[in-house]
Amino acid sequence: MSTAQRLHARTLGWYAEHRRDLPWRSSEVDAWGVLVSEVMLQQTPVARVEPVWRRWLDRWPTPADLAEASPADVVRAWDRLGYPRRALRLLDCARAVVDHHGGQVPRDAVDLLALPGIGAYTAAAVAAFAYGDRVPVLDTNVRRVLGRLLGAEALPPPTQTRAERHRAEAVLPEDAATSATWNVAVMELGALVCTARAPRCEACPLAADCAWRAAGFPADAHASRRHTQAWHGTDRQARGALMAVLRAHPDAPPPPDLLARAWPEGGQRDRALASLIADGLAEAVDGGHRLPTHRPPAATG
DNA sequence: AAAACGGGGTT
DNA sequence: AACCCAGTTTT
Repeated sequence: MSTAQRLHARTLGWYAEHRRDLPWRSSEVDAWGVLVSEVMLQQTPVARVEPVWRRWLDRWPTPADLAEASPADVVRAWDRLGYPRRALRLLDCARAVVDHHGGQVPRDAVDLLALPGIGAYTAAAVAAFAYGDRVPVLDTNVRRVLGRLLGAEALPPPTQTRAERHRAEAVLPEDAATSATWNVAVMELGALVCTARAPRCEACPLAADCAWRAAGFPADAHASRRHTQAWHGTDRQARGALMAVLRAHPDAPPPPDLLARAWPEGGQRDRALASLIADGLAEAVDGGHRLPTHRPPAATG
């Protein structure tokens, strides 16, 4: 048995025993359900996505259903998942699937990448998880696992490299069905065992093969180039505070003082509201601001 | 290549 | 108080 085959067997065996029963992994879930889950999971942890995903698909089971929704309803249903522009991109995505693909989520990589809010990761995830295609899926978990296992690195570099993509392709099982399970298994291993902070190597099926472990767990070589984003007092915090007020008043504008109470500094509040309007997340009306009741068609480019 | 973009649980 | 999370888009 080759090294690659041993890695595959051990990882798939571990996954069969330890995998979480996440709702979007059910065979009942179609490609649209998978796509919605992947967009929600962009930078948002599984635990917070799960209840929102269930409500979302219960309300809008198909792209055609979502395509008819108002942006105010969509942003409100997005709740506090964060990065609410994703909610509007998902609405645009539903419209594009209806308008350009007959209401069916496309399978081709070029078509998927052309959809709003779908980048390299999500396109690969939909192709692999929804359609069972043989494509490398390179999310933050997989990058970390492969970086440790094959590159002896504590953490992957800040931006994805060609070497990482080559490495992911090199270890991908030949068989399509096996490759699809491999992708989700490595991702799950990164989420549950090979974690960023405190990896549980004693529980890892690949510990004996791990280059990082063999090298004595060298420190993160890219630490100096990682900068933690400030949060308190930023425009992002201001936008979030204002959006929370707008979500609580989906139809009518909130009483004027509520926005001021949510973000007292007037200059920054005005700038934040202007940026929300520019993003299509808010609209100015007679009595102040509210969630947008209408969204213009996205530019198709 | 770097910055902008939320929010909350965990350490 | 940092760190981290199934990233994408814009500059």
